Amino acid sequence: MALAEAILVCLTERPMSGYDLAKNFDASIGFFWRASHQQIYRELGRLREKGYVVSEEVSQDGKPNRIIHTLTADGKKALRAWSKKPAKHPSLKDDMLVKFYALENMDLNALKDQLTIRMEQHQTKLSKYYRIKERYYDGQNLNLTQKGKLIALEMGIDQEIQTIQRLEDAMRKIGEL
Amino acid sequence: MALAEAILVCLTERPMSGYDLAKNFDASIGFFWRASHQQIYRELGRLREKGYVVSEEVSQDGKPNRIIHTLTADGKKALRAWSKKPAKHPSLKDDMLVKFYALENMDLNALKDQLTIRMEQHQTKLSKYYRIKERYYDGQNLNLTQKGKLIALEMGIDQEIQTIQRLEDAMRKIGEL
DNA sequence: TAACCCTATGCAACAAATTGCATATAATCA
DNA sequence: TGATTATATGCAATTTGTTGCATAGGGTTA
Repeated sequence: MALAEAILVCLTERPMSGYDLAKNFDASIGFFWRASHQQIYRELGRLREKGYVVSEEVSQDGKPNRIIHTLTADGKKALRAWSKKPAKHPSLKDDMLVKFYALENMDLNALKDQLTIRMEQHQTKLSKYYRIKERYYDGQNLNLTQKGKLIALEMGIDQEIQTIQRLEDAMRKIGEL
Repeated sequence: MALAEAILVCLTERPMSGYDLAKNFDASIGFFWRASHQQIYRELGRLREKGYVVSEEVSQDGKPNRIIHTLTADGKKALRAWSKKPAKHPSLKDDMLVKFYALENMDLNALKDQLTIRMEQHQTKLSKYYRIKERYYDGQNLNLTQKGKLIALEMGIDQEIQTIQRLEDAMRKIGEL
């Protein structure tokens, strides 16, 4: 399970609350790994039990208390150990491809609408990636951390571009049926 | 949950046992939706309860009895209804991208090895796709069912080619660090 | 002023997926 | 002859993911 590791990765940047992590999982690392706040809070409990993070309550006035989680030496070690274990390949489950596969039993017009919606979603994501790249990673003097994130981001960008192309292709093909 | 639908899709071709379905999920439809035999048997139970399939035990000599599942009219209706519902986009969880994102805390050599392994896996898959395409879908007179499967297959082919390219890119980039 | 969103945490129930185990027969390979 | 592979089905336990709800103060909008 890489949710644990994704959280640890976030905490290498700086100590964070569960809420901060949840927001991170809506952006940055969330481009590569999705998780809801409920999952994150549950996982943080486990990480604390294992001693990979330590948690400290901080009171704020007006707002509810925050619980700030900090990565421990053990947590960092666990992260490095994880980096040596083979990455399992992504699960590959796609409704849409199943629908193409079963084209004969599908409603073609509905499918075209779904294709359009999906293209728009990928386009939106792509624009977001471009904005982030320009804003944060367009300089010359990037350190290793930034270079890694840039590689991930550029893989994301290429993936979106290619996905949109494939969807356009598919749209054309079912138009020609 | 589209496992139910993926099973129904398989059963549009012909009545099958759970074992047959499990094998299908190791090939053909399994390219777009993965499932273990345990999942399939459990799901078949639910589909039977809903009346989407009927199941009939067939004795064989020597081998254990097979339970053959046949799609019902209700099942076919459910499939068509599903085709109109928006496809949710794939979950997008990738260990490898998380590892790039966290490059600073990773073991670079281990990561390169993992990249290589993954490239080989995608290459294997691509070859398999090409063989299937040549063998089953290379003729001129394809019916709608076949055309749908060909579209799915070609999307799979493009996806693999592009994934391999991206991995090569990433490999080059971490080599230049 | 009421309705809604943001911050902040978390429980509980359920659904889905994974892992490990169990059973039973037949054919094939070393 | 013993080991492995293939056929065929399934339970149980655990982990992971989703959905709904609860609490609670503060700001913003209609």
